[in-house]
Amino acid sequence: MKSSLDEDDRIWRALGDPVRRKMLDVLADGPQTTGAMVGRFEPLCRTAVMKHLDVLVRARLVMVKREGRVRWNHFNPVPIDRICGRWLDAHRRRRSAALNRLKRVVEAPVVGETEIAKEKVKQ
Amino acid sequence: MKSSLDEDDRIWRALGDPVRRKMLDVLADGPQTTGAMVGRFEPLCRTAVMKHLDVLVRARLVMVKREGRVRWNHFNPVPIDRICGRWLDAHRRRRSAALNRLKRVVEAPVVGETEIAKEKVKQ
DNA sequence: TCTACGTGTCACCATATAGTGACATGAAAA
DNA sequence: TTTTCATGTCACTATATGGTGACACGTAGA
Repeated sequence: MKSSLDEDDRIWRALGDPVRRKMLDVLADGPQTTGAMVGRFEPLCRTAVMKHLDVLVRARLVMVKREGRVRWNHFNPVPIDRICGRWLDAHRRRRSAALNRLKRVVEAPVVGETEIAKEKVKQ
Repeated sequence: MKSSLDEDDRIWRALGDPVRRKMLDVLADGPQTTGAMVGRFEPLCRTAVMKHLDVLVRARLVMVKREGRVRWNHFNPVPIDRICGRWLDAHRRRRSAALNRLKRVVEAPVVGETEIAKEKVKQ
């Protein structure tokens, strides 16, 4: 089912940005109006905050309820649970084998990351 | 500790790309040489595959072991477990409250996503 | 030795994304 | 009604990212 994969993709990509993860942390403590979110995420401008919220809405990580001219943003924990659960389940069986292989490898010095990788890790 | 946050950030961002998630799936079944990975991810060019691998190495999701002129890429499941576990733990307490609030909201029609969101969800 | 091959790196392009200011809309309050 | 305010949308810029081809390097094998 392609739409489901796209849905997962939207969720992962939404979680890829630290600002959006912080937004979910805030919303997890309780729903917030868009204006309140703007206030919490200075110095970002309102449009930037709304774009991030839109990405979260597209991923169904945030549900919107309008009340007059105010918009309430609600955190929806279901997609995260699904994603994390699916990933952990998928790797649970392979995890021990992978760890054993890794242990054997790590005993020998693990080097050979590309220069790009070394450099960026330093920063 | 800032470095830890940066580390988490690298992990989330690495997982944000579907190609890289697929790569982890492949590597979870067993280590692969870079060349073998290139073969598995056609029609991507070698450089693209190596860039993705570099991102995964930076996030410590892939460990590298060199053997002569061959490079073996090993999947490291630890960071994913840590990340997913932390999120699930952090949200576990708030989850039930958030779900209850959501249920109340969802009873009323949930509308009001921006046009951008509606449009992109359609696609 | 010389050759072939796997890998590392560089320069470059196209697109996606984060961010901003300005303007439009619609509901609440004066 | 008029004004105010929260929100929605648009046009635009700058940077990050994914992707490619070409070249360099070092090791294994002929």
